[in-house]
Amino acid sequence: MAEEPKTVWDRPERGARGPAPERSRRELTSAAIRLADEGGLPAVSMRQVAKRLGTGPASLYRYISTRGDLLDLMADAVTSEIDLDLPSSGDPVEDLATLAGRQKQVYLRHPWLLDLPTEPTVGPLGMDYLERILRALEPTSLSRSTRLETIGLLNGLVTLFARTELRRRHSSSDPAQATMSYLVTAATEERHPFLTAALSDSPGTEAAQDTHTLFERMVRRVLTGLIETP
Amino acid sequence: MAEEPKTVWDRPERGARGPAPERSRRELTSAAIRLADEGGLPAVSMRQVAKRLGTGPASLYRYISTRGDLLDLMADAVTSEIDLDLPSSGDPVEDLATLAGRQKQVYLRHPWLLDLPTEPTVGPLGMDYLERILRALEPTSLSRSTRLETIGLLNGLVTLFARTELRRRHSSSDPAQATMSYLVTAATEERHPFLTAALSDSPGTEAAQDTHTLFERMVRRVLTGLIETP
DNA sequence: GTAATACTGAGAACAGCGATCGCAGTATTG
DNA sequence: CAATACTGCGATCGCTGTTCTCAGTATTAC
Repeated sequence: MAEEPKTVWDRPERGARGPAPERSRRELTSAAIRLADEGGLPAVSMRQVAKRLGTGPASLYRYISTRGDLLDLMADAVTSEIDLDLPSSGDPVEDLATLAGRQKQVYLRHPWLLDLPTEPTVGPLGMDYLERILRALEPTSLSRSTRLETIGLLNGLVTLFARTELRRRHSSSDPAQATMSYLVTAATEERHPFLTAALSDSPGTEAAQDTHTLFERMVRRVLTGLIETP
Repeated sequence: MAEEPKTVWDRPERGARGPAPERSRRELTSAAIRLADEGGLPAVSMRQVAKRLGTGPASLYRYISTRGDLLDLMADAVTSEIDLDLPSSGDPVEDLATLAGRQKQVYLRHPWLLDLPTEPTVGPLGMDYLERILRALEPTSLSRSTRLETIGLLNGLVTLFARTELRRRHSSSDPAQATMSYLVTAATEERHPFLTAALSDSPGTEAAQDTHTLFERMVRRVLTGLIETP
């Protein structure tokens, strides 16, 4: 009943018999990441990656068995950018908030992470990150399963705030801007009084809450809520 | 400097001159939704939709100008499934929690909503939903811009929990299952002690927190946190 | 030392995708 | 009744991920 391996990391990078491969998963991955940083996820096509490496699309399938594999590799690779060292404060909330903040920075640096089809498969480096978070959660009295769910929630908050932060960053070329202009014209005074009121304020005039501050506040609040109440 | 309209709803459904269209945006939309409910977002291709309607792919472009338009229409259409009537409790937190819960149900009924490329453009029905939430937020002292951000946060929480709820629902055919089995084999005792410990518990054995309860708790906590502190 | 084996690289090709063009047909306008 | 502005849609373009196939090469076994 042994099934074939499902993740990239279950499959060996290369066999032992034939000629040495001219490239490596690492090279594919970094080329793909560079492409994604420049042109977003759509730029990461087999042909584009192959061109970057000076080879043909078919050759890539010697290293990975599907495009999804490549995306998994990319997601795991950038996880290494998260610095896992932190002063052992002993306060889980503080530690987790710090780690989450660093993770958010990675998302800001690689916005395509937000466009990944599904939550990416956890790879070796993601495992180290997971491990670090679980260590930070150790002083708590949370059940093991709840800890995993807490991590999921934390992750979700990170992506959530990363998304709004990115949206605000270049709100000029934002596709949401189209929605906004549509809303302004389509919201009728009598049918949508509150909406028209909310839209009437020129955005940014009113001191908009600093997103990162809000993020830290939210993370701490959620975490303390989760940790202190059983 | 007037630019051409950006959203579907800015474009007229049909002109006044020629023969009456044999189909309507409504028909396209419901056909697409049915396809998505059955086979997920990938099943919603121009060709498939066209086949459903007994026509050719090219014909669809008489009603919409891009596939994205269709997705926008779909997202807006299912918004109508959210019941906006609720006993005017006057308590913003309670009202919002109820509305968010109903929105989550819609996500559970149409899982493809979670796979939509970007946050969908708000359409007419989405506007009604927005309006309703803003009305619920009226008693608060939040600034107008903060209200919009609160809605974004609330939306994010909904998608977050909908995602985990769906994941748990059919955890058998879950792609994350592959990750799990990989994690179990790859987590080494000395390098990932906490991870191996967390994974050693058979999932579900320990009374897993009811997700919906956790959702309601989280929503209330976040909302009170946002509303009570300026 | 040679034959068998197991691998690598890559050109060609396939099915499916979103989208466009151009043309025949039709209802409305002036 | 002609001019106009629309609709339906077959053909087609360029793109995508992926597979087939086969020549070439390094390793292993005898």
